Amino acid sequence: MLVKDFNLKYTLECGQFFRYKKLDNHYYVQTKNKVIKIQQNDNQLISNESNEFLTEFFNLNQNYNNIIKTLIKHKDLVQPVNQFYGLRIINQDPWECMISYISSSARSIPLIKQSIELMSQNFGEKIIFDNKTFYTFPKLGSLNNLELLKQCKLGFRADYIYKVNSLVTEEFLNNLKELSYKEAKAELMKLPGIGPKVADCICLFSLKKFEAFPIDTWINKYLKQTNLDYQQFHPYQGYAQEFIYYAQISADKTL
DNA sequence: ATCCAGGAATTTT
DNA sequence: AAAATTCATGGA
Repeated sequence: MLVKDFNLKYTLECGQFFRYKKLDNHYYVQTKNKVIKIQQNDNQLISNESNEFLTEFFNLNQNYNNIIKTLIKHKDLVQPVNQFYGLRIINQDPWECMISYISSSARSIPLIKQSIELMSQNFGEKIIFDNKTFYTFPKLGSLNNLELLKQCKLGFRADYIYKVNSLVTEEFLNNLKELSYKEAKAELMKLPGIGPKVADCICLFSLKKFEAFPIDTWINKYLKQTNLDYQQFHPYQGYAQEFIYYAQISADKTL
């Protein structure tokens, strides 16, 4: 399908999403029971998935120009936006997003990916796609074995996940989408292992609450240095965060 | 060996 | 209300 204002690499690799692998010249992206094989050549998106699904998953129906216009009103955002133009926020499954970000606390991205992969192997279903083996993300309610969770190298986060798995229902997750950003965040923070930062990630990456602005150690450092008032990017604070965050970790890697 | 990593919960000032 | 401590584990 033809796309504009979209960059697959930036979107997948900016740190918002964990379930993808790059093999040969394309990405294998996993969500729910799907394996999506996908690559981008200029404005062409080539994939085994339907256009409808990709449009929803990558939020391609969002007016990108409006977002960018809002961000570059502040000069600090001009460079990051130019560097990573085409980055979109992925519309993740709320359950997968929740468990992923509970397991993310105080850890680096490779370790987060490893734990998610181990949980999928231990609690998910095996599927063969393209002659390769994949495991689906554990379904809501299935993460009910604490001993097995502890084997997923989650550390103290295993207890949080075990509890959240028994507390959360489909109705709870569906209801979050109906709530305002503030209400949804407050509901999420009632759950063990979910504080302000993780709640914001779930709001932004799976509930389309684009006002959410997750503040981790990187962003916190940046805010202190620049005195940036991120509320000026309303209602796209979340996009501002992603551009700043990606620019920060990229700059760090090149040092 | 020592420290800390995209935090949160608990305890202590 | 803010600041320090603890929580497992892997990696630098």
